[in-house]
Amino acid sequence: MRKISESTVRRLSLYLRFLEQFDAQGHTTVSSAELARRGATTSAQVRKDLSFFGSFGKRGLGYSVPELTGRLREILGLKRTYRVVLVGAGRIGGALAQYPGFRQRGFHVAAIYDKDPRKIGSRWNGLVVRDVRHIASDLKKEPTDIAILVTPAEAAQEVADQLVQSGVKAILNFAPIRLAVPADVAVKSVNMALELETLSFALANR
Amino acid sequence: MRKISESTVRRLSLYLRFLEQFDAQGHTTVSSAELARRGATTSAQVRKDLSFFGSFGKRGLGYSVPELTGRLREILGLKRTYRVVLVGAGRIGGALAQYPGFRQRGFHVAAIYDKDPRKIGSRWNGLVVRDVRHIASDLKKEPTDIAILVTPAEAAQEVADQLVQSGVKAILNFAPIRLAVPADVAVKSVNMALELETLSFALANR
DNA sequence: GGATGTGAATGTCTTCACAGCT
DNA sequence: AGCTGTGAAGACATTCACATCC
Repeated sequence: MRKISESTVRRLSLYLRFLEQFDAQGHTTVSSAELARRGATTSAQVRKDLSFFGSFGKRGLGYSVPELTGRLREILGLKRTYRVVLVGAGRIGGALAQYPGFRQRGFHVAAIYDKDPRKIGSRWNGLVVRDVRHIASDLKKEPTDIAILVTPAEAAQEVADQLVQSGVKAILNFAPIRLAVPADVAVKSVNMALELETLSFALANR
Repeated sequence: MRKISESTVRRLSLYLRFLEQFDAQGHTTVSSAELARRGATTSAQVRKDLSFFGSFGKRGLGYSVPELTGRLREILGLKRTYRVVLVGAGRIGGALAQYPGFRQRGFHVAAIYDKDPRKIGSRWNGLVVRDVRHIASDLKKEPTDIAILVTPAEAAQEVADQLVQSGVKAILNFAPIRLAVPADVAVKSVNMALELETLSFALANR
């Protein structure tokens, strides 16, 4: 498949959300212009984004809401659910473990791990925090594609190595460090402080 | 000033982190190639990013670590501290309020607000959650540039309007909705579920 | 000699504009 | 007539490559 840009993928996710909203409002059909308005982009951008994957619309009419919804879920790999493990039972980790937005979209946080004996055994929303040493053996029994990494920077690479070793193919990384992983493992890093810095840049440069 | 791209700003933030690490290791000078290696980019990219703001290096030598650190902090608007208010005392809001990474970089979460009477009055790390109705009068007394918005989608726009009304010039938005704000207000949206979807896309398209 | 700073070249993404289908 | 799908054009970002200076 042609290389699809990160920005296109992000927009596709947005379109999917908008389609669900249009569906809830009873629309059965939607035009690229309507999706564009909703997503602060242009109708040409919407059509181009979709065109990488096929032609899903009808000229003169627009797109069928249910059909395009299905296509996008397929493209984005959302026709299945994902077992997700989370490593790092700190405040952010705990909050993410219970974040309803994940489950709604088919991402099931099935286990939480930590290294700290004081946290091991505690409960987060029904999930017992397990010792990080059990990751490898647990994942052998329960293969898992996605991990969320919320450890301190120092521990992150070591944990990532174990996850990769255990067959994890995608990591959402909140540790402020660039992870080294094999080419077939997808990593997406999120850094909250950095997001705030883009704002302070905007404030300082006006 | 020339228009600076989002990606350039993000890389500048990264360079600043790397510089702090180089400094901690006792390096007094650093080359674009070293910064590039650390940030998985190219030396030309580093030089280009910096060149938008001036020439800070010495040919044949590289950049002075303390000088470039200072310049970047200036460019990114980090020579001052920021008073930050947070709206939404849920699990994510509470975790963010205590996130040490913010304060380390000069972002002081000075107040938390919520609408829910059960949360108002509770404490998060020493901060008492206040009624969201007090935002306008509080911010009149204590002008604040940055807000972090962690409310449900339904409440986000209304709160954003109040924040803007009260003089807030930058919003870090975790609500899954596109905020409408005046052109002089900077908004940066973070959507965790969307980040996971870029990973499921990667898994599905291999 | 060694590394910066920067025009020029290349590559990527977005927008235009219109032929073609419903 | 209306809206899609898509080559072509344009805008933007990255990389190259080299003159310039320490």
